[in-house]
Amino acid sequence: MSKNTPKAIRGTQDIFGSDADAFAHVVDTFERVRKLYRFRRIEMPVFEKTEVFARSLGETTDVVSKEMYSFEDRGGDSLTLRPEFTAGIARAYLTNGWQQHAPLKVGTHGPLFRYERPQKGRYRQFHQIDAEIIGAGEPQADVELLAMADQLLRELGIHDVTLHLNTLGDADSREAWRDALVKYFRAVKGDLSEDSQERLEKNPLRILDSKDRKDKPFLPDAPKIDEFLSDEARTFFEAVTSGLDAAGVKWVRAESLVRGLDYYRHTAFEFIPDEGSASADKLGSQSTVLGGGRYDGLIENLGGPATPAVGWAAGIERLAMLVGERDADIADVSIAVESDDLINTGISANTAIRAAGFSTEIIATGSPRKRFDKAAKVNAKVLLGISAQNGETVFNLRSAPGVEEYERIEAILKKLR
RNA sequence: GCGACCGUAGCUCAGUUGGUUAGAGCGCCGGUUUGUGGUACCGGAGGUCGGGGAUUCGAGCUCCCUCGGUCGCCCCA
Repeated sequence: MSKNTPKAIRGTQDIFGSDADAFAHVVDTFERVRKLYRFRRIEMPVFEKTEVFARSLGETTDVVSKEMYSFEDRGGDSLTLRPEFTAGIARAYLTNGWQQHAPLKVGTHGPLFRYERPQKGRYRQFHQIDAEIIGAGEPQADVELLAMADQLLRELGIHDVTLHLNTLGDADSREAWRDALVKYFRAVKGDLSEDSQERLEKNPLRILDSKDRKDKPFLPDAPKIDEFLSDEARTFFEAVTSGLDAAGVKWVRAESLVRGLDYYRHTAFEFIPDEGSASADKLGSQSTVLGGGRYDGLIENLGGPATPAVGWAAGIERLAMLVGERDADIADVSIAVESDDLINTGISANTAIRAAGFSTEIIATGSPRKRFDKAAKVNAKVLLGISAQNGETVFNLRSAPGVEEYERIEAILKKLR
């Protein structure tokens, strides 16, 4: 490789082979399950006006303040490559009058962009699948959404991942809890880790899931959200949990699970690999495989009417790491043209076999004597050698015993003559 | 943004305390053999050792800078 050759941008990936197959498998499975739950497919632009994200995620969040790919276009507008799906979907809901379809269940997938330090399961261009229910304020919507996520994971063959569930309460409950946490931690501020001292100002809820040894002694006695829940919020959460039980979705209560983005209310959740499981191993420190919650405040932030909504997103790369090796694509037929005179015969055979719906690979380059060996290395059900013997064209057809494609290919070749 | 480790052929990796022309396996291309569910042998192409600078008679190896990769922190899917 010349040193002039441009390199890929940091944190982007070129996905090939079995990785690409695993990626496609995740997307295909999502699409299938999506239809099972009657979520409608939507396609969204990859960029939006910067304010769409700034207003909905909150100016002070890390995502907005230091991770967005923002730029000015030629008309002078500030645009941003989407760092997440929800804000754009909320914007589309308002600008397209999708209120008329409420409650609206939608799903999409595609690339997202965040300027972060790449590491395992984390990229600057990454991909998510996403599901949202907009305009539904009842806990059944949360249950529906979580049941879908749970089934998706099971259909992907991922069984060592568990739903961690929490409630952040309504806006008032959340504020009261937050104030109590700040008060509690401020009293011991000097003993907290540096990170947590900073979090105390910016994002006190985050202290609860700090990994720092210095913080741990203070966590068990920290105020619990349950003490601040309004009756309404409590009833809501109970309806979610009992609904999950009825749907057969396993869950555990995670009192310290919070969401980083400001717009979340009530239900918050993450699917996390069980400790010591194979999935936990494969993901390293990027443990959350699917996460989301209720964001009743977001659409108002964008200037719309008060509109309740719930949603989740899952990293396709992370899921792909968990689904393991996919079976490689097997060709139906591998064709070796063992003489240059017969290349057109090979092309005709190739066309006829493909027209009948069989996948083929044709080997007609390089040393004629080695073409059969090359064709044999293609993972194919049927192997076809085309060679000349005593001036006659010979089709040498081979397969393992009982391969049903064999006879149909043989019939196609007979018609060819 | 912070920290640790790592960059040698297309891939996986050797390369001694700094010392001739940097190697192997696989893959690729070709020849011969075999004459068919993946043969064997022989040969060939392919490297400014990530890039730049410094030290030295001499650097793949030491030092500095830089770019990239991997993993962790932060944050998050």
